[in-house]
This record gives sequence, structure tokens and C-alpha cells, in this order.
Amino acid sequence: MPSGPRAWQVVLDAVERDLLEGRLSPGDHLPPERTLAADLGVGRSSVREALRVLEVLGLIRTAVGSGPSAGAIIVARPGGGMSALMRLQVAAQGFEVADVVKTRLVLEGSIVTDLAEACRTHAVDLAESAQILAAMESPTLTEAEFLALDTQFHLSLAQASGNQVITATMAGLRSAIEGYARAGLATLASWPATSARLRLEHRGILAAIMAGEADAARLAVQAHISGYYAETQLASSSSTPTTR
Amino acid sequence: MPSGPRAWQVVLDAVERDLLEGRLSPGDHLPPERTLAADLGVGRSSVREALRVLEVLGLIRTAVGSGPSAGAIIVARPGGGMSALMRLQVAAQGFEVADVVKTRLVLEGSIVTDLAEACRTHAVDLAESAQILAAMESPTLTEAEFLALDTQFHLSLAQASGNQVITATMAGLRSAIEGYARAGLATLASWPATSARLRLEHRGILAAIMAGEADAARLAVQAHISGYYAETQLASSSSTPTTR
DNA sequence: CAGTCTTATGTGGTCTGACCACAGGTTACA
DNA sequence: TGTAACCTGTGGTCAGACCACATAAGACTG
Repeated sequence: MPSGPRAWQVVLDAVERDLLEGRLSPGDHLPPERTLAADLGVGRSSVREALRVLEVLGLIRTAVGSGPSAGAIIVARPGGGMSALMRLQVAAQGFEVADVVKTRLVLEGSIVTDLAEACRTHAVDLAESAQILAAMESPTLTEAEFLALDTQFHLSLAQASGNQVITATMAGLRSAIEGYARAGLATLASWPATSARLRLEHRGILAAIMAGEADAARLAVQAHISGYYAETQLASSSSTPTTR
Repeated sequence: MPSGPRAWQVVLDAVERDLLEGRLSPGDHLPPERTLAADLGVGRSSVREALRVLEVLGLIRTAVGSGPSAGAIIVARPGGGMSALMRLQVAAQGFEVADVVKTRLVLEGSIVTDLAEACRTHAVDLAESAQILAAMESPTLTEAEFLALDTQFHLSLAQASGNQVITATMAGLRSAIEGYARAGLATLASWPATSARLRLEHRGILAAIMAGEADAARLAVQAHISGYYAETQLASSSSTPTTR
């Protein structure tokens, strides 16, 4: 009965099982596609469909050729797949920008709160964030470069929090927003003036974190995010709890 | 120069563009694979690799046969892809359970806070949540059935909040946790006693929401989640902000 | 004529075989 | 000994074939 699990699903399950049961770990090579196909009793095309999924999900990296560098390698790269997923969900109108922003508010508020509280008890490595902030002071930045650094700053905070899940989700949210931007649905109103304010707010956020002022940091970052989106022309079709 | 974008990426980009520019909307049919291949100048196998990605990401649904019901259909089903993604990230050890739980705490805390505040101003449809709670009172439930209802309850709250992004993320987090469970990494310590407490806490959470007591609801749900995971034997390799 | 049965058509699902380009190792030659 | 040519294994891609399935169109039967 061929109506069972589809062939590519068999491959995906096999890889997942190998991962869970320790036969595969980050850094390991998957067998060659042809070997995988023979071992699992499926065609090479089915194997390739499964590998493509794993690749988009950010679990493997592939390289052609021969030797140690070639083949599919397990890479646990949180965030890779999340970005593609959220961007496409936005494109398919499954996600609304207001929901994305709200999620960002919640997660980033948690991040800076945790970071600030951690700062009260021990040193926290915020060098990367500070470095990005310094780079943002350059007067020769284009709007696109500035926004890229802005993204990096916020992601560096997530990274510093050490929570891979939140970091990956944040990366996905940024990617979703950039999807809107690419579609021309989001543009900043008055750029030069805004950039100065954003810089100021960034410094304030980082200062509050390092001072261990958790509430101040949270409020600052949430105001920062809200303010940013308020200035963009994102259609704010906010979703609210369903009423009856 | 054949080292350009890979063929399947071309297909993925084309679909994403069609989505963004309104040529494709939820409910629409994609052209048949063979047509898509001919139109984009790639082989059918490449088209299939792209479609497989879209399917796993939850953007399309496919059906064999002919007629109106067959073919690939755009479906904006938030949550579908997130589940696969997070489950696999867990398998590949990119995500740690402590991070998953932390994210759940943050997001679910936000959900119930919003719901409670919404209840203060207008009626909110929490019928589904209440219904699930009622079903959980059945004395004939197995542990697996109970846990499935538990998942449904928490997801129904997310749904009621109306935020698709958070709902999808929550679904992914549950899926990740279930991945741990399948791997035998998480088992409840003392089942029968726990179930009674969980039921009680569920009722408390819903009551707090409906009473509009935002803080109480938030604290209750966070205690509920923390308590649950404290009783499981999940290896709690908590991640903390990086120190230097 | 109405209803059912058979057949045709279109679709996804899968496999096989064939190339190509590329990276690395191996061998032959200067 | 050092370099160049070749060989091998790998992913990337395509074309073609076949199957199973769902629907639609036509043929048959009462």
C-alpha cells in the first residue's frame, strides 16, 4: 500500500530519529544522497526533497565536490529556518504586521529585563551590542545600512540573553518585517530626524541594562519599538481578542 | 554562470513574489507542477523541492487527482511550519528545553494579561477554552489524552488573543516539548496527583482572565507552566546571559 | 430518458538514468 | 621533487517513465 507516509517524509523522520538518538550530531556528515536513498529504500529525488526541507529549516548545509568538506553537514543554526518561515507566512497573509510587532514587544521586553537583572549580579558580555552602537554613529551610513545595524543591535541583545529560542524567533520577526519593507508596505516617514532619535534611544536602552535598571530598560525598549513602528506607514490592522 | 541561484530557489522566490504582489492569495491554486516547471524554465524535480519546502512550512496543501480539489493550494495556516521547525531544532540540539520553557512563560504571560484586560472592557469569546476544561474533567482520560487537551487549552487561549504570530509560535513550542517527550527526555513524575493540580490551576487561570485580573492571571499561568516543568525530568540545562 | 458503468484525462508521487560542475585525491610525467 | 593531467565521488539538474488517484466525459443499460 503506497498510500502510507510519503517517501520524503520517511527520510525526514529517519534523520530526525538519528538526531534524537544521538547517531547524528551537529558537525556530522549525512551519508551521500545516493547511499541514503539505497539505505532507506527510496529514490534519490525523495531524499533530495527531504534534504531541501532540512536545508531551508537551517538544519543542514550542503556543498558539492568530494572530500571532507563536501556533502550535507548537520548544523544547528537557530534562526535560519525561522526567518524563511516567518517571511513566507507574512507573504501568505497568515501573519499581520501588528501581531509581529506585538510579539517583538513581548519578547524583547523580556530580553532586556533579564539582561538588566543579570547585570545586577555579574558582568554580562554586551561588547558586541556596544560595538554596533558605535558603528551606528558613523555619519556616512545610508538608511539601509543604518537599519541593518539596528537589526544587528537588537539581535545582539537577544544573543546576549543566551536564549536560543528567543533569539531565533526574534530573527524571524525581523525577517518578517523586512518582508513587509521589501513589499513596499513599510517606509519610514522622515528619515534623518528619526535616525538621531533611534540612536539616542539605543544608548538609553543599553545604559539602563548595564545599570541593572530592569523596568527602565523594558519600558525604554518597548517605547523604542512602538515609536519606530508608529512612524512607519505599516498598515496597522491590529488584531484584538475575539469578541462575541 | 550556473552557480547562480539554485533552481528550487528560483521557484520559491517566484511563489513568494506572487504572494507578495497579490497574484496568489490563500485559497488559490498553484499551477500544476509541470506547468510551473515549464514557465520557470526548470525541471519538475526542482519545482517539487520548492513545493516540499512550502508544504513543510505550512504554506501549501497538496492533493492528488484532478478537478478543483487537486493540486497545490495556498493555505495561510500559521503554526504548521513552526511546529516542524522547532521540533527539528530541538532534535538537532539547537534549542534547549529551558529556553523553550522560558519563551513559553513570556509569551503565555503576555497572552493571559491581554485577555484579562480585554475582559475588563468587552466580552471575550473563551467558550472553546472553557469547553476544553470541561472535557479535562472526564475521569476516563489517559495521560496522553489529558496532555493533548492541556495543549489544546493553552493554544485556545493564544487563539483567543487573536495574535496569529504568538499562536503559531506557541504551537511550535508545544511541538518542541513534545519532541523531547517522544525522545524520552521528559516524563511526569507522579501522574494522578499532578493531573488534579493541573485541572485546578487551569480553572484558576480561566477565572482570573474572565474576572479581568490581569496580574493574577499572569502569575497563575506562569506558576502553572513552571510547576509543570519542574515536575518533569527534563534536563534543565538553563542558559543564562553570557558572562565574561 | 435517467441512472449507472466505463473510459479518458489530468494531477501528484515516485523512481531511474543520465548529464554536468565541482572539489579532492591520485597518478604520470618533466 | 614538483607540477600537471586524470580519476573519482559528490551534489545539482533534467527528462522520461510509470503508478495511484480523483474527476469528468462518454457509453451503456434499464
